[in-house]
Amino acid sequence: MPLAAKRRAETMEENRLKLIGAARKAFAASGFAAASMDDLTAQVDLTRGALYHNFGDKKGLLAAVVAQVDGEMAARAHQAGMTAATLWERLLAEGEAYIKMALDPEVQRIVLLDGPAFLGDPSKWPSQNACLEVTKQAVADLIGKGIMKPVDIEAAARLLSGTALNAALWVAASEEPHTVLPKAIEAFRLMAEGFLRIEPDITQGILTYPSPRLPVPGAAKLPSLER
Amino acid sequence: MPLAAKRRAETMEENRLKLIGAARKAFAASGFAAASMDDLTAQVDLTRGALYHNFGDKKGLLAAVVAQVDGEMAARAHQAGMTAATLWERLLAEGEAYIKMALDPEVQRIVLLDGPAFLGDPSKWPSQNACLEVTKQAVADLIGKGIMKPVDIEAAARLLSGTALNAALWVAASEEPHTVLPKAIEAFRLMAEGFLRIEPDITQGILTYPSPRLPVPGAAKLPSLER
DNA sequence: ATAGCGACATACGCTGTGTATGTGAAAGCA
DNA sequence: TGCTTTCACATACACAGCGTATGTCGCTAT
Repeated sequence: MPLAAKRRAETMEENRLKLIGAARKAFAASGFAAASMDDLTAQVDLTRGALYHNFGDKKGLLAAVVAQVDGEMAARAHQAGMTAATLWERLLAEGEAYIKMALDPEVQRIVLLDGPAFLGDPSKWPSQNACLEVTKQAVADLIGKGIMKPVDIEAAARLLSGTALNAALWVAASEEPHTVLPKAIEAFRLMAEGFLRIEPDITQGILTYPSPRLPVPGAAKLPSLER
Repeated sequence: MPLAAKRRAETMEENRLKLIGAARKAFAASGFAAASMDDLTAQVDLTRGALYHNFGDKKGLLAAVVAQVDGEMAARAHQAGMTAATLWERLLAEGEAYIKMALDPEVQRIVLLDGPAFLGDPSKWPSQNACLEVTKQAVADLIGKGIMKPVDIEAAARLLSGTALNAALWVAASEEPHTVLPKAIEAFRLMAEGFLRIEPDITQGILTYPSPRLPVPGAAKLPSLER
């Protein structure tokens, strides 16, 4: 009985995931507007019937996809932050992680372009924008410790993550992303330092370990994003 | 002959402008994807025939609209910058102008959301993104004078204008935009100050006139945006 | 064992885009 | 001025895609 009961809900969840997976690929490839639901569902041997039953409508599917990708991004950013030696470097590492993640076409099209355009402002997404929560946490810690100027947490977090993601859009659209990426990261770092209470070069001696950038122990694998 | 000859091209330009005007309203109201070309054209007593003849396809019309709005934004930002007492305050004034402009639903939906989603990265727009050019100019001046750290001009300009527009998206989506706006402007100012070579409070004495914010001579009228 | 429910498929209508063709008025030429 | 040509735009058509209403089969519960 429990086995049968599980089998039922199990295959349903399976189908949900199959649809979301197919949608990720289709949305990233063609954009949300151009993606055909018929093609989408056929690719995983289902029909639009399954889709409308599970997600309500096309935008519902987009919301589900966005939530998944956003969650993965937040996890990755958090992970990147964990490896930093200081709180401040944690914020920078998270920002840098955002920038690099947004080079992924899936993240770009789905979360940065189509998401806001079709679902509205990220802060009102059903996924609660886990991404932003991570940054908010880091900012709150930094303000609490007096490292950052006492600005509005929401404002700082929004602008920081927004700036990082915006930087990535620029990098990805540029001709040689590889040469532009470091410039974007550097500019982001400088802008972030605007929130510091004291000059960053002084900061170096006080807030960070004087040792050179320590090689970070094997960046543990996280949910896909590069599968 | 010249009168007749003018009459011909004249009405065509007239129709182009009527279509662009109707599109601005429709795109701002429903979003690019949901806007119907039939409705659009009917509102100015034309048909889709005129539209496809003038703009090629739906995206062509969007591009034309974006170019127009972007141009108006650039003019406004430039105007806002002219009133500043110092080069540095000029940059801040332009950024603040971007933030305030982006509160306009037309700017938001068309230039910030649908534009990037359907036309790709702003830097590759046919309009050349006049908006960004203004910021680049200000940044270049500031670096030239040694006020800003010698960062990549393109990077700084992209992140600054991107941050400003992103801040506006947040403000507009918030519950009480009026209380959030100053927070956004303040956070933007701080981040911009990250590009300064010296501390901003020191800057106050050196780079700006000590006099209080001088009242600016009647902000000359610029192309619509608020009609 | 059977009635009920639920997950998904099938079938239909409608809206909207893009294109191919038609038309009337301005423009060129004598 | 009278004719032809051109061109801006309208009309007509083909087709794809979304959403919904209805059908069906298998699981679940009593």
